[in-house]
Amino acid sequence: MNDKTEDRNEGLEPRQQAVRGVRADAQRNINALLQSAMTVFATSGVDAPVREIADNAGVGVGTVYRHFPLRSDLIEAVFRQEIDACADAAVDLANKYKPVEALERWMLCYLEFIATKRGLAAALHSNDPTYGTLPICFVEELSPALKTLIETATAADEVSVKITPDELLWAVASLCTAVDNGDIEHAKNTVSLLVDGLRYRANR
Amino acid sequence: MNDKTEDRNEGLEPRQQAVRGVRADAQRNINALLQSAMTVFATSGVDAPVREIADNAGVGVGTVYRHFPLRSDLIEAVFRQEIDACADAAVDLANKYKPVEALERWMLCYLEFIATKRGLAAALHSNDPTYGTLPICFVEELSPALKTLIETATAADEVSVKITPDELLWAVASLCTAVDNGDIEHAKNTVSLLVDGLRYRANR
DNA sequence: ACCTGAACACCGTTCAAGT
DNA sequence: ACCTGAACACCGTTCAAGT
Repeated sequence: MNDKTEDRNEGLEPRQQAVRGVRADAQRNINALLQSAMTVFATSGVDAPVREIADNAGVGVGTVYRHFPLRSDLIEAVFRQEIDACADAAVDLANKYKPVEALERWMLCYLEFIATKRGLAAALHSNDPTYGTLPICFVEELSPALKTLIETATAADEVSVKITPDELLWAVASLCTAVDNGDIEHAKNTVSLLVDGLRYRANR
Repeated sequence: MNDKTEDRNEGLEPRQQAVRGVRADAQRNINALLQSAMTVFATSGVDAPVREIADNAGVGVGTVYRHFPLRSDLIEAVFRQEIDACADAAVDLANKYKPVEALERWMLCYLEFIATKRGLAAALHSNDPTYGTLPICFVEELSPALKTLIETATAADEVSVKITPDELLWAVASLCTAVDNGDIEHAKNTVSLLVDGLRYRANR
């Protein structure tokens, strides 16, 4: 049916990725690494030692660096689906709720996503070059989704203060840095307060 | 004039601290370390290598740990004066401006303080036990000052949403974690937006 | 092509030896 | 009492040797 045999990779586990032209053993290692990273990130945070991830996957450390030169590459791959889901949620919310409410709900959704991954918020703000591409990846994918929400709310006169999607993404991610220790409810309240700030200026 | 000879320690440099009953050479090392840490923190951030601080002060690493067992002890000592100044600013602002404005200005002042110390915001949210006492120190000193500002604004009906000083301190410090990379103006705008959120709810 | 893991660099922290 | 710095543990990253 399909003349390209390389991409016959149906039946993979959810979070596994198929790459063209890689040897079968390499593909197995990639999958094992993604599986391992997912578990290790959940237990030890996204800043877990590379050796822990390698051991857990049953491969040498060099293999980790071969397939994922930057730690951000691994993080990105592990959470790609969730990032996508987050972007998709924007259109769903826009259909179900009135503009500001959709905006607020989306920001809380984004907060939930980041806040439940230990170390992710910190990684997003790290200067370490090994995390370098991570903010770009997140922002590039989510910024357009959020932009639409903001523009809709602005058009409906429910928000009038000029604010960029990037600023809001950044604010939410920042507020998540503290969640590891404290309560996620605090962060949610603060985000709601922020949205109220947007509403308030619209009214004066 | 004074029968206690130990506390005749006038003429010290600004940021130096005098401790009772320490040997003269130890006191010299403490002062050198504070001076060194101040410089190194400014250039390399508060997470700079201990060896760098020790070398810069001309002492061995062991001496750092002797006088400042936790890194937070060193950070606390270096910034004590600025923390005090921040607390004092609360009463000055309360005298000069109307309640909400004083509150907003104080938060921006606190933001400025944290945001201009590289790594400090991250340290405040770190789980590392070596930073353990740091948040407590900051919150214990600043929480009462902020509490007064909030209560005054609430009494004047300029703010009605229930919010604790700790939540606001936490929010500001969180927003600073991203400042190392980006613009401090973003953070300031967000804080203003937050205060607007407090105002808005007061009006409905 | 790909894998392994020893090796190196770097950093935090301790503690035996010295004054 | 206090200081020094070698020593140890731990972690990131590379690369020679092997398949």
